[in-house]
Amino acid sequence: MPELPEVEVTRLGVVDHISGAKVQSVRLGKPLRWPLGCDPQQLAGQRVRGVTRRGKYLWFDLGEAGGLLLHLGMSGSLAFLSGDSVAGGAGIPAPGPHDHFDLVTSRGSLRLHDPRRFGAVVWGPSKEEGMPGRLLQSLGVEPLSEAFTADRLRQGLQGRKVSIKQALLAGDVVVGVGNIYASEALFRARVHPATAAHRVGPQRCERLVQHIRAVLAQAIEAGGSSLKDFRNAQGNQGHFQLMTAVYGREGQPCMTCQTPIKRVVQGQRATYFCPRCQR
DNA sequence: ATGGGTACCTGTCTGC
DNA sequence: TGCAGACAGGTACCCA
Repeated sequence: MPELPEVEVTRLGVVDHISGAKVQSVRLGKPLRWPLGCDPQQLAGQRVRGVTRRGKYLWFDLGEAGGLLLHLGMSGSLAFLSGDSVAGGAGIPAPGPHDHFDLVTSRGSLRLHDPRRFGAVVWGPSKEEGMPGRLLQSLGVEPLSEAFTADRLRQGLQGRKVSIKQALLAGDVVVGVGNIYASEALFRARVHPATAAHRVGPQRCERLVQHIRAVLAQAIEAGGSSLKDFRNAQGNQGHFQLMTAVYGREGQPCMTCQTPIKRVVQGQRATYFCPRCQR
């Protein structure tokens, strides 16, 4: 489900609620992608210091007690449930069949809902060590940071024979660009998705940087987007649905030139593009 | 090092 | 209506 914008919207939705809250207990549902990696008891009594994002991961800082690295996978969403967020102040609702993790705190419960269970919550002594360290170490540059430049992108694409679409998705050059925004950014930058990554030159790198930034920032500003059922941390649907130019629009006329949008499969993932605008 | 394929799991939609 | 099959926003890992 979530690409960088949805993860950032999720972070923004929970950070003020959870920061400073004291952990009371941890509830685990069905197994997620990896085990928690610590005794849940050891987290009790710790205070959440803050929540930061790296790519599509969220790091919940527990100070001396390390922290929790969370990934939403394909179908995950987070909610912060306080007693009075429920009608009548009746308390926190019982977890449903797809609620697989609760961080119960003094202020309410941080709950992960994840039907497909590709998501994960893993503990580490810091985000540089243990399992979190392993997961974060090979990530590429943050697309919304100053460090994401055309030169940097070009350098990352050097020697890569895979398609530019697959290289963007791989996450070791630039993070956070998922299947939808990859198609959208390539369309906006007028780059054909099957172009070999190493053949994308300086000008197209420049346009890609600009449009990857723009499409991600726009989606965050809009409160996240979703094609299906993305919920932010308040349980609201993103008030804005991303108006995709190409994603999911096979056969529909390109908004620029009216040519029918094509769908192809690259690395087992669907890619949508305009065969005329993107070369 | 790179790249291709597989695996994880469940819900929803499509076509017969 | 029922059912099989395809497909879905992600990414680690195995093997060539």
